[in-house]
Amino acid sequence: MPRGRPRKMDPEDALSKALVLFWKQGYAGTSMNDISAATGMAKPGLYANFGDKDALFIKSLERYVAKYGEPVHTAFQLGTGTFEEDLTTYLNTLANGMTLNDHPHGCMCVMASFDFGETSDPVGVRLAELTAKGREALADRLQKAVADGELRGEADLDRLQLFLNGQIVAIASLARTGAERGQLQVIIDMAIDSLPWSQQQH
Amino acid sequence: MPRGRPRKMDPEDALSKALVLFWKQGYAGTSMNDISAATGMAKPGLYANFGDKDALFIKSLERYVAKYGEPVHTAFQLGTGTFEEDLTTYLNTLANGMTLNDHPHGCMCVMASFDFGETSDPVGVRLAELTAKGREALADRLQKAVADGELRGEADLDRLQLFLNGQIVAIASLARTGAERGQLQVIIDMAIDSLPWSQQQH
DNA sequence: ACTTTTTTGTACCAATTGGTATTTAATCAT
DNA sequence: ATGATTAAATACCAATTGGTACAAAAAAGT
Repeated sequence: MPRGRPRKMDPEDALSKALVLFWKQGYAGTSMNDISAATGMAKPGLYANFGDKDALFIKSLERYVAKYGEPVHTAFQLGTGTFEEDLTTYLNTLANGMTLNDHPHGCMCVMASFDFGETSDPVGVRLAELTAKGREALADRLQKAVADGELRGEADLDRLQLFLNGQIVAIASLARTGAERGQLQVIIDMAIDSLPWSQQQH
Repeated sequence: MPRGRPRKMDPEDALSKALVLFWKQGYAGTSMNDISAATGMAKPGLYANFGDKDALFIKSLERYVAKYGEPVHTAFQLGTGTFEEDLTTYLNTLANGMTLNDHPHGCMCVMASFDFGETSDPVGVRLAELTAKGREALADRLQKAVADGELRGEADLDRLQLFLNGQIVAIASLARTGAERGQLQVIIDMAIDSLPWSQQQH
């Protein structure tokens, strides 16, 4: 249908492959030549479709979040069962995704935050926006749990959010460095056990 | 005393500065030119004193562990007080060191494990050796705590070790990405609270 | 058949990468 | 003073970095 020479490489497919490379090797460890070789798209094509390396990295992050983060976060945020069920599903789903063998282990956002966490350049800013949504989902679901009487009334939600966010970061980091799925399960189980459940619930 | 031209730059000082650069920017993000500029030691001097980039990175890791890790780990491993006291001191000392403002935040080993965790090249091998000691210290102190009756007898030490190691990784990762000291304290307090203390101890 | 339009592919750019050969400078021993 | 010895400094190397100009190719419209 379009007018000119047909594209042999779907930019969406190329972005998926670029994403995986960045995920595996990090920003500094991945060159545009690497990406060109992995995607089969020559460098001028990469720059025409995605912009410079920073823009491509940001697009990769956005795609990563949309594909691997957003669905899990929003499912948890909405909440279909008890808080204990939802949280268990949430953490297990995250841990599963981070140890799957058909893509790199760990979380690309956690990795990227190591490189761009405290910087104020466009990548760091966008990354902060993208990761904020996950914490919002956690905060919302926690609030609902207290409203539903599943957590003890005196529970400090800010503290619980920080703690659980820490567990997720731990899971991501350990998965990245080769931890077995079973080791992540220990953290999940102990973290859930340690929450201030109301008496009748747990 | 030595025979030839006096060195203007103490290699130990240069290594300290290289360490900080690697700590701040990571392996791939730090060039030998960066290090040369930061240390004031020209590149031939760096290569003569430390070998190639990998060797310099390994020496930086070793120095990092010797300076910031080993003392804290062994103090904890030996244990001077109750397990709760020692663990509290241990985690607080780690969190303090990782949020100090006179050097980069977070743990250089955790960062390096992101880059070399699953690789089998010399850097990855050495890193695995260096980080193993910290886990050993934790395992030893946990074992002593059970022997002393401070943790409930049915406690699964392997699980506790994995969990606490996860908390340390979380603290390191969050510190790296700019978390405040107080946010780390929440994780420390909740983690300690969640341990299976024997009744009379806690 | 011949433009137009769009995308490819090759070749290239200046700058930087990890790493080194070589010269020069500064000390000690004689 | 003169070598010997050690380190510093400059300059350089091939390879790779992020990024681009430009020509060839492949389709649609006329």
